[in-house]
Amino acid sequence: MPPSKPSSRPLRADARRNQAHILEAAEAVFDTEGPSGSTEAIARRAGVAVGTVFRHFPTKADLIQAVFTARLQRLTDHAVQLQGAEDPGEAFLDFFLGWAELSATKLTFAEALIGEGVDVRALARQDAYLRMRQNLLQAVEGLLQRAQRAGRVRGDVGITELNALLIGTARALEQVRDDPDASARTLEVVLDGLRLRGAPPPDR
Amino acid sequence: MPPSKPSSRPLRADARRNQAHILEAAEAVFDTEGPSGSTEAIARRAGVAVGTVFRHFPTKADLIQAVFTARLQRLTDHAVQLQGAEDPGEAFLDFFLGWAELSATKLTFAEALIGEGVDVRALARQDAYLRMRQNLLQAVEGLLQRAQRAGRVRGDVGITELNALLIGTARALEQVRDDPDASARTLEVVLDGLRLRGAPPPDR
Amino acid sequence: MPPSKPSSRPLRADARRNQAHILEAAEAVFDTEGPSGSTEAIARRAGVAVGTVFRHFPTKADLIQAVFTARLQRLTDHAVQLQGAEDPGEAFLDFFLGWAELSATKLTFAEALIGEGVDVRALARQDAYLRMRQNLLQAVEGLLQRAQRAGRVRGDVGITELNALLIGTARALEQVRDDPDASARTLEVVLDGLRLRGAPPPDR
Amino acid sequence: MPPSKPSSRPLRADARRNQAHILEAAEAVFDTEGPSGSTEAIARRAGVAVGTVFRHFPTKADLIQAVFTARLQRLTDHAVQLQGAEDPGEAFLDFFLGWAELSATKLTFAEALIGEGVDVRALARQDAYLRMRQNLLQAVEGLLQRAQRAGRVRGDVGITELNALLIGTARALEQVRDDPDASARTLEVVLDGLRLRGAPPPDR
DNA sequence: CATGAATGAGGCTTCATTCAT
DNA sequence: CATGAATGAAGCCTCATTCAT
Repeated sequence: MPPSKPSSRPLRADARRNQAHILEAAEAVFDTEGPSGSTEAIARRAGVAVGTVFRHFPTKADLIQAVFTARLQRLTDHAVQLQGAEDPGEAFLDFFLGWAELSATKLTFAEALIGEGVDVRALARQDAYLRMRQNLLQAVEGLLQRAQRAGRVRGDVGITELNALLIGTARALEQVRDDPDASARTLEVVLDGLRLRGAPPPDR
Repeated sequence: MPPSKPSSRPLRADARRNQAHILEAAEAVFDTEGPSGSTEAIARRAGVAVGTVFRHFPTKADLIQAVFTARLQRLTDHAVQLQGAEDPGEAFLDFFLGWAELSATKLTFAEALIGEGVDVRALARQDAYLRMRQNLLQAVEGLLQRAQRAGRVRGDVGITELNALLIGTARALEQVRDDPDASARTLEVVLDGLRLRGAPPPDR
Repeated sequence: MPPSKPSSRPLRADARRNQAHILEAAEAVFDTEGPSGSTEAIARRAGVAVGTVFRHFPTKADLIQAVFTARLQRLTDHAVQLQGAEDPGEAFLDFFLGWAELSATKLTFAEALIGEGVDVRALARQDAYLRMRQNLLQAVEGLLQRAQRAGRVRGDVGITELNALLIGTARALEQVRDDPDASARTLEVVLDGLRLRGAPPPDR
Repeated sequence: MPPSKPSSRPLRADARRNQAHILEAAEAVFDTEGPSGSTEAIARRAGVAVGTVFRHFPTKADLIQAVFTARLQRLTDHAVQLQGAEDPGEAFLDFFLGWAELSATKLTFAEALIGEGVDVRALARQDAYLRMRQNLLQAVEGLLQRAQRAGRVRGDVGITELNALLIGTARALEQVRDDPDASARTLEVVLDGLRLRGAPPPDR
């Protein structure tokens, strides 16, 4: 996901490999230390020099954005893939759990950027992010509406509320990370509020 | 709340005033800029010199802790004061909303510390925090159990789950901060899951 | 010459001493290595830590500006002090030589800033510089006009041309720095062009 | 003009073309941004990759040197071509103006090197430059002596002083770049000092 | 030969913390 | 006790130079 020059020739094999390593390293470091994790640490973890990190992501904000964009992409893929599932309620539940699982321990894009003192440059580059977010929301909305039509989810929640609830639930589950029973009960409350009773405890 | 010298002589009047100013300033700055707000900024806002900040809070972690301890204290006070309310369901709801309101936009203790790279020293000093947290949990548990006995809250959630839900809800409400309707609907889902139906939208 | 807070309380004794050291060190380093001389080198030479340099001059551009402002101040002082001299021609010559001597090897303000990639902030702070420059020009104009009225300097050069000539001469003398005779002859040409014959060779 | 491999096989056509492009690009970039203009920028402007720049000029200092050598060569050519002019005074004046014009806005070799932190290696490689400089000086000396014999230039300036004056004049004219009248008057003073009265203002 | 990715030293700047005044 | 100057590690970023492709 190189931020600039969107349509230059494809990266050399090694460059692509490095880019992936950097992204993984950044994800790991940001998850551990928050967005204040240092570029140096990321480079070290990715097995490259700092300069390489900056060649791929000219700014720390770019790197943060890339990490979150990648995460959004994964969620979008999941949503799309569940699009054709048989049981709409099951599909919706599945996605809800997946998001909660994924987001646990992780930070939100906005939060990360706030922590970085976003500047104009960063904002200018964000339409990639906005588009991605749009994609995700559309895919999720599909799942939501099918589940609502099937009577499995209450009708008065829209994509906005769902989004908020997903993020909040992820945060709630963080708090009980090492108590699977509490985790299940906590999740149960939310699902119940959505009329999605009988959720199985997340298996981990 | 300087962690060292647990029972030194009481502070001089001006010193006590300074300490209060610093705490307020720190709360304001951390809320605005996150835990990476600079000590200098806090000192400036408190109308003192950096040295003074460090005399009262030997470490930035100490200051962060003090801010959160103060916040916990306020919550505890609220819980205790609701202890004797007539309607247990109402009391519980009241507290729930108060917490959500308070936490919105604010950062969690853990989060703040993570952002600061907590070290062992910091952890060792946290028993003041742990004690306070204990107090809060007890007070809240009181509210919860009364509400449960009154049949207003489902019986399978304990203080652990409640804590998680409160934090998560605060985070969820952050996401819809400027849409009062969505905010109400989001809150409704959670309260509904807790069997606390019919909550009025938070008035702001 | 602290750039910000123009009228705060006077600096502590040690701070003032350090500021002077830093300024001297900066002057020396910039003279040797041009404006790309590193802050670290300046700090080392001044016997302080980098942080101290930045406390006094928040930006490298500020430091460069301070160095040049100090230089302009010295020139202005010289011009003012020659204001009351008996022989206007002698006074003018004296000043001319002083400037040439001083400027030799040195860089111009503009040049230095160009080399630094001046930004808006820097420009905003430059009125101090502009005022100083104005002072200098006025003082020099006084010297020039007296010398012209005394018939010692040709009438068709104004302050603008003089300024250009002074800077150019300084640069010319740089080229023959280690050949006093050539230096004298070079200077002679310019003075002669100004009708200021018979200049003694600069004594160094 | 790569300093190493003095007599290697002649360059391939494309290589020679690249070399020329790089040289032009370097000249343009250095003129715009000073010697701190980046190699990358030069490569971009030349339409090649950085690697190519370094193949032709193993060091940035080499590139700077090449740029200035090229400039000297042009001056030398000019001097040689004026060698046979009818009016020695006119020829000399012509050359003087040409140099001043050329040098205006541009940086001197020494200056550029200073800005780069020249090291011993660089100095060791400079004989190409020294030879060229020698050529130029000889050509100019020819012009000078003819003009002196024709009584158009004072006899006590030699090539050394002339060199200094030329550089200084270029610098002086820079200061009045956008005021043609002041420019003419400034130049007049110098030419007058050389006994080269009545010079026409440079036509630009 | 050209390309452009990788390297890593070095530059500027911030900021928690210490300590002389 | 308060002040605010000094310290210096650490962060982000640039760029000359090297080297695999």
